[in-house]
Amino acid sequence: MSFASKLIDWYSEYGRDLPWRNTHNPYIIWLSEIILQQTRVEQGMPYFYRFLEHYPTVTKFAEAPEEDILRLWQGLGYYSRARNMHKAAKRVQDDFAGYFPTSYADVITLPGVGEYTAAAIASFSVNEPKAVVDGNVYRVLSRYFGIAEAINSTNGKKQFAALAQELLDKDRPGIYNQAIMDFGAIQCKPKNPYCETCIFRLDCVAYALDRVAELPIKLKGKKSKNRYFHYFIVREQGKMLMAKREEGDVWANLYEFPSIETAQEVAVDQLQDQPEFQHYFENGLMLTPVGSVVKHVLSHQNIHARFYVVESAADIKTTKNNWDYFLLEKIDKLAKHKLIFSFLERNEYLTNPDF
DNA sequence: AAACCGGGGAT
DNA sequence: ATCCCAGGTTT
Repeated sequence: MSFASKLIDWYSEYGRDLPWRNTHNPYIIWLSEIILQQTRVEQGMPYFYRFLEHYPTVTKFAEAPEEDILRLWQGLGYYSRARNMHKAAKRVQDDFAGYFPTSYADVITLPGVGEYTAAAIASFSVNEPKAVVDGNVYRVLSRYFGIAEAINSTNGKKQFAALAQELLDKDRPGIYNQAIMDFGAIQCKPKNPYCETCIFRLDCVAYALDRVAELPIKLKGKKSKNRYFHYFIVREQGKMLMAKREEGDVWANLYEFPSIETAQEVAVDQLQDQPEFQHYFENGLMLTPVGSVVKHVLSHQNIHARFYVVESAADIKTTKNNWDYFLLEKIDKLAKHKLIFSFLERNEYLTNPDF
């Protein structure tokens, strides 16, 4: 029996019953695939239901304000996915008359859709024979064939893509693609895979050579950098000062408290000596630290955040910045990043008008 | 080719 | 502390 047939048989017995698998609707499949990029199924699941409920069609998605979409996305990370989804939905509305495309060639032209997602949508919706190559596929193939080529090198990616396409079951591409990903997620896991009960136990090169734990091989990336953020909580007449982040850095377009960044850790009593601080604030503000340093770890940077309550709001140069006062109820509606809304959740008194 | 872009869970 | 998750875009 072929590699593909064994995999599909395994899938029919052990595969997961996931909500986006009970449809051929390319819009619903697209929704699930974008959400699941670099995201665990369990983490993405509630967001999938949330988006489908708010936007049952791509037309509804296209008509929504970006603010609403970002707010629904709040906490999921990689926020460019949400911004790209909105652009993609508008393109479907304009260039495809509101009918979500299903061909690989059409779908890959949409922002936020790369080779993996285009193959997933085309194969799941209309069985176009395009092999998906995601983290699961790299792992299964590198182990089964004993391929030591790095999965994040240009050469390695090309090799694995060609091999995946060759192995694809051309008569059942949709089910095959789901099968190999589920197999990687459930059986051929990154750590402690279930080799003893594996259907490929006798064929797997890595298992025969006792090299399962070493594969796949991945080149190490750059180390994370440390950044030091100082957030200022400014309340004035039932409103709070908020700032929208610019593009070109983390958390683009998301709201947070006004802040400055310093190159190093700075003591509270020296903060007002920083040039950045003096650029935005008058000297002599009364700063009351709230809590201690919050470490927020991202994939490529460690953020050390401090929060200060500013007692006298009058002297702040808000007109020179993109800072605005928002009613406390309105702040709840703003799309914020995790560091900010988890702070607000921990300090509900800050948003309580009765405070 | 390498850097950038989040947040969370498993080990 | 490290890895990795149904990756994609920009430089």
